Amino acid sequence: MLEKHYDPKQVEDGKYDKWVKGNYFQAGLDRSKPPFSLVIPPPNVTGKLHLGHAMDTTLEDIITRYKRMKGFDVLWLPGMDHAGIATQAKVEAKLREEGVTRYDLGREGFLKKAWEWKEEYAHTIHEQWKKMGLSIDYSRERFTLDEGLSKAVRHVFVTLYNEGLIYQGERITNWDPELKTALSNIEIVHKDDEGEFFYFRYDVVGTDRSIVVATTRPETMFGDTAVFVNPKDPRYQDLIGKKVINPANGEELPLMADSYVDVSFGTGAMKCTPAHDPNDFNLAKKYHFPLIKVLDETAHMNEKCGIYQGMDRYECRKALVEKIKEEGHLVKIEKIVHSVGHSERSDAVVEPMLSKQWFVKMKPLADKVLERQKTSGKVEFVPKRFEKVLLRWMSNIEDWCISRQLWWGHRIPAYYHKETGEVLVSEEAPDMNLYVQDEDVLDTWFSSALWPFATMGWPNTENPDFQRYFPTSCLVTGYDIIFFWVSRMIFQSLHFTDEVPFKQVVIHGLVRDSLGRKMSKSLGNGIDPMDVIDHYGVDALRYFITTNSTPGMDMRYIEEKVASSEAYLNKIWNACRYVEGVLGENYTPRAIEKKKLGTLDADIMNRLEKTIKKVGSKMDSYEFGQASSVLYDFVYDDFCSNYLEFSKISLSHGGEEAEVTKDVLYKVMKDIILMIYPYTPFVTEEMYLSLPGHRDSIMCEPYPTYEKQFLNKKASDQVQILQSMIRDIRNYKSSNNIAPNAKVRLVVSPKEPFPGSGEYLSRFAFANSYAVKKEILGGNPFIYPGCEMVVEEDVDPTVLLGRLEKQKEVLESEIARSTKILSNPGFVAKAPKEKVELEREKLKNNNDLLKNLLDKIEQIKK
RNA sequence: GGAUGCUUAGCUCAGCGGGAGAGCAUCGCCCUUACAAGGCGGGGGUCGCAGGUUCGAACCCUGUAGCAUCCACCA
Repeated sequence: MLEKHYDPKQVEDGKYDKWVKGNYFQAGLDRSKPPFSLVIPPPNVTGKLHLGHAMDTTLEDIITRYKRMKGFDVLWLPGMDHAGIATQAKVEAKLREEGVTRYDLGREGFLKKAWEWKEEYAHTIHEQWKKMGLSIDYSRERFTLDEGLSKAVRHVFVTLYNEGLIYQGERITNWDPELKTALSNIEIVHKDDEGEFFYFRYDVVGTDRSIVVATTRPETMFGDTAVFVNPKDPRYQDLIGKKVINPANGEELPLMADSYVDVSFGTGAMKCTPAHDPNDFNLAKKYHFPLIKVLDETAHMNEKCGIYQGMDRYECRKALVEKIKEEGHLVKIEKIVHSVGHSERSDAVVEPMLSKQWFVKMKPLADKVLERQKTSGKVEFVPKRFEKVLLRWMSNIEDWCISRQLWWGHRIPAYYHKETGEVLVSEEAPDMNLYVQDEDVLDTWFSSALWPFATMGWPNTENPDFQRYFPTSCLVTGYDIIFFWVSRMIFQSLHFTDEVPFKQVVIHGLVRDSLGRKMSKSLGNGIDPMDVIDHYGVDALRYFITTNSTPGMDMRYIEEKVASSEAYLNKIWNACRYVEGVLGENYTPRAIEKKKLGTLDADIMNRLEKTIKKVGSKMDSYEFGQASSVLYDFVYDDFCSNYLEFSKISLSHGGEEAEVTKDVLYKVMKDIILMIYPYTPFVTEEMYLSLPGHRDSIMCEPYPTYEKQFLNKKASDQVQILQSMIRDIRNYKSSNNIAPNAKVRLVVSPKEPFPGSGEYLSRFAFANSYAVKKEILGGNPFIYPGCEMVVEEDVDPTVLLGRLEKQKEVLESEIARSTKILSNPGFVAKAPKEKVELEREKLKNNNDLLKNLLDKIEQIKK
């Protein structure tokens, strides 16, 4: 027997272990079923899971559990990501607290620490997955650094290299001076920072003239190789070709002309620093300038900078500007707000800097994606609009810098001959007496990009999982990693398997705090899902987080809504408790027989079928908010507020009528539980097990099916009249200061909505006597389609007339509306027939109602 | 500079071509034997603004304002 109150803790206890032990999460046990597959977006082993993970994985779990019920053999493959930079930064930070650097430990020693870290956080993540109730297949769990994935990574690298799609080159890359590694373009976060725009006067050699050049990064002036103006700029025509003096170090620089320079920006004169600016780098290539690096890997000034050597870049900037000012070459300093690149991980200001890195040539790979998206074999985005995000990015893509100067990650399978320096790229290591391996590791996304197929045994295409479950059916992820992950999986998958990695990608938004701000450590506004679970239970959290937003839209974490989710579950819990009590221990479920149903039974069955159909279609299109809201209305209004209450009467009659009611209560209750189960597996399992005739687990049950035979509009129309009567009386009492449970006498004429409805009226409207008469006089009349009801209370005729007049006004305005629409020739001619018919019917009914009402008013006036 | 999204009840949000909805908050009445973490009944919105399409627009189109996010540029 269920407890009086739903207690999440008691309900959740032990269930997950039971499911795991029962192999309910394992794929491939019944291969006669059609396959359905998805992979988890592998969480980083950097820390605890947050609400975003909770939402993402719950959505996947809902899909997984739903598809299982629908008869699919579902594989939901779990795993974690080594998260190169992020994890290494965390491990280094921890070491720093212990007073150790990674260099103290050496590569081997450091990696040992990193693996220890990984084990610790993998354990935490496992605990959290368990708490969340994720129905993942543990027998297939993977890690991006495990042997299988590492092999796939090497294979991909070597293949792309041999195809000329991976190359090594000296380029300007984004350098994170804190983490001391190169970054890819999308790992840079641009922020509008306040900065200074320094205007310096450069003397022109051999003249008494000078030219003013503006810069935001004076410290890079030691690496300048020229000053450029636009060839059409009238201000500088006579100076082009002359030399100017670099005020930083007194060296002579050529003053040159190139159309790249924007005449209207700054002073129209620009310094060229090839080793520290991508545009200057391009200019330098054109004019064969030397590339002079002036910063080291920690953004300190190097030997090219004279007395400034060893200074931090900002220290140097300050000192240098001071010096130039003293020498009279500073014209002005302008405060500006400009966009500055920061490292996504360390937040350090990124230094564009020349370095030798490995790149993926993106154009050919991106083109394949663009081509595929024009065909029916494309990746379908849900919601559709996110496809544009991908396409635009793919159309303007730049080469991907994949090497990172880190230790934690897949080491690049490139080897250099110790003597000749010749490069060897190979999946297997060569004789290490002759070769040394490249020190760098790959961008963490390089391996994540292979996740959907490398986890299934690829490059061994004979692997049974790969054959059965790839391409995967869908992927669920946030819009914030479309570039990082989704796009890269697509192009790698297309290139290597000629298949899309997933047929559909379901994009969700971010979880924000209650004020709409992004949750972040610095704001301290993060919510730990585990705390929420402690307070409200995991089912309430899951329900809230997957039903309170629209696909692709951000949502706010509102604690009251979690509470109200729990209250809803408590509502269902208690309904189930009631049903359980009614059925008793000896009840044996029977199939519903249509011909045995009373009007109220037929009505709830009608509504149930409509609900099953609607909910199913919303589930299929991943509109979980809408699915849950359809179900909510059914549960609250149709079932709990009406049928469940009404059932008390038929049950009291006993006999076959009561037995049929039990059958219907059982059927509806069970279907409700099954429909909400994918959202809230724990509480529904508990309720399911409390019902008679249950199997070992709710996970053995198929999804409710829509049965047309139970559609019955007539029954629902009749019950609706009954509901109106009850509501009218309740409302009547409320507005006349009559206690809700005060008894009133009722007369219905000329016939009741359906046989036996009087008993319901008596009980739910608290009538102490009830009669059906051909004709009635006096009292408080209420008019319905096909019948009239009178509350036989003594009443002030003026008050009564007022009420009836009000009713009349409502009816008249309804009639006016219908008449207006129907007298519009366009409507009658062009609107769908059903609409027109419906409107005509309404008009007729309302006219009848009005006629009766007017008669009533006349009678009373007499 | 380009793109996308949002603007609906006091708050948070659904709905996205045929009569304005939910949760919370609010007001009134009820400890009625599933549920007081409840029940019943109510109040509250010219759906940002302006045009247009349509028989019909919160919903489609155009423009416009505000907010948010993403991309690009910034010597």
